Amino acid sequence: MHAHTAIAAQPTRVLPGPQATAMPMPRMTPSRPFAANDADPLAAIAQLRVFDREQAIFAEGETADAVFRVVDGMIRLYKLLPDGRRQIIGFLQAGDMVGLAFADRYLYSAEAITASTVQRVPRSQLDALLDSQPSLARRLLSVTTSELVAAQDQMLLLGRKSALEKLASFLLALSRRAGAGRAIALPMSRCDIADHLGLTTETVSRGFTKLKTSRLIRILDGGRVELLDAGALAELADCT
Amino acid sequence: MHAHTAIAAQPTRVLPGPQATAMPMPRMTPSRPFAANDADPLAAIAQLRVFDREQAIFAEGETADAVFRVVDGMIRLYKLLPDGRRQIIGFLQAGDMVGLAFADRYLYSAEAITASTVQRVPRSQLDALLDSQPSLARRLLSVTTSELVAAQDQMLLLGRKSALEKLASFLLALSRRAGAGRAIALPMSRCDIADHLGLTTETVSRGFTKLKTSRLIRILDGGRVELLDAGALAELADCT
DNA sequence: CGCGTGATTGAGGTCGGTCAAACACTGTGG
DNA sequence: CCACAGTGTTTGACCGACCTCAATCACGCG
Repeated sequence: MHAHTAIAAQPTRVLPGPQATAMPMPRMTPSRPFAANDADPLAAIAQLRVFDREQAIFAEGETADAVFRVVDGMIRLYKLLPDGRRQIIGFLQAGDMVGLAFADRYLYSAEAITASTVQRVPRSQLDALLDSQPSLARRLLSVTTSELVAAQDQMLLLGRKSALEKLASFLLALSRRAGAGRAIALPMSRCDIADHLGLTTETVSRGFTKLKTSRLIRILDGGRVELLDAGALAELADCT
Repeated sequence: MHAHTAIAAQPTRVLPGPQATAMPMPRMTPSRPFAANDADPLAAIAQLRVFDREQAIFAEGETADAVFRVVDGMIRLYKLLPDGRRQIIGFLQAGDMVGLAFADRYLYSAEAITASTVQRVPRSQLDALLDSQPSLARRLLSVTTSELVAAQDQMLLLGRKSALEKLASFLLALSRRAGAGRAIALPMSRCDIADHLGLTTETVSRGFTKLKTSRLIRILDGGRVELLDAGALAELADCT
């Protein structure tokens, strides 16, 4: 079935932090509330780390000694059942945070899909920062809350949508995150998409060809997809 | 298919708040961090409201002008697709919070399953409280984070588990919340359970009879269920 | 008692999974 | 430049878990 193998957990190289001015700021959306002209206390204490394609960042069950924020690239978060079935909890892009579960162990695994740069903030330093800067907690609350909203949408998708509806919803969600432009990057494999939508690789592939022959999407080079009729896709996705 | 009808949105009666000493305190778990001997700033400004069985508390799309905390009873949160398909996001019990999505509109509906008592905290007052009492944000962050953890478990369930595995996981999760004692209350209907697990009423019913004939559970009076072999259920649930 | 609602059971259909083969792409070595 | 292997995607044929439709059952209530 799935292999789900990833290479060693050590980052390719660790850049010395802090380097507050060098790193790109997350976009200004409700879910990523650190605006460019806003002080970013996390950046000051974060280490920058670079991970290769398919490299593990942390694994479910490991001691959760740090939180991460994605600067560049794409990360998958997933949970496994003992027999190997995998559910991808989410795909993270620039600005997203990982590991904000205040448990002593990570409750899911994280792997880089593309070569990725992340900020790493040790848990102890985050706690200290939360003490010295109370407004940070409200920001993190806001971030976590919008993650929760996304999770609830995903529950509706997983529990109640058909294969084609799931695929349309997925493409639209990616498109909304990417912002303007009808072409979106799909660096993840069909298997990743399947494990995110509760389907199989084959069903995802059939869905893509159906959307292609219906002239709703077009496959571009480099694994990019152009949404030819976002309205029809939204109709298919049954709103959301 | 489903009816999903609920009666008027007005609470049966509104009790004058605050009445800090009269209301039961949530239990001491990581997800409900307001311990009994701990100051509870929310209780001080909350209005107590009582809702009848099957009564709506708020609906998806309404202006989100308040957050709620359940004092007693059971609440269902759900999202609907335009054609009426329903996904129950969660069942809330004493101590759980609702409406903590910092959007201007509720993103799901809430209805009382049993007669329920909830604390109602207007959004504006909550904001003020967050300003005057920064530690509250960290508590809410902790609450929201554990809701997110539960949501991720539910994604794994919805995306990757079989009908029987879903049912076993559901019963175990309820049992863990209820704490000691192998009997758990199931005030919600088979249809509610189905809409929570991404199944149909019939499949849930068949699952219950299969668990009964396998001597893993026993149905007691009053819609209560006794877990006869939690170990075997956990095995079935494929961990989690 | 008769009715209404929800739960259970049964029979049959279907969407998506499983298994398998063909295809496409990429890099590697001759 | 091609041959080839290796990996991931697509397509096909078949199957089964779950859904659909429908009848029966159980329980509470006027």
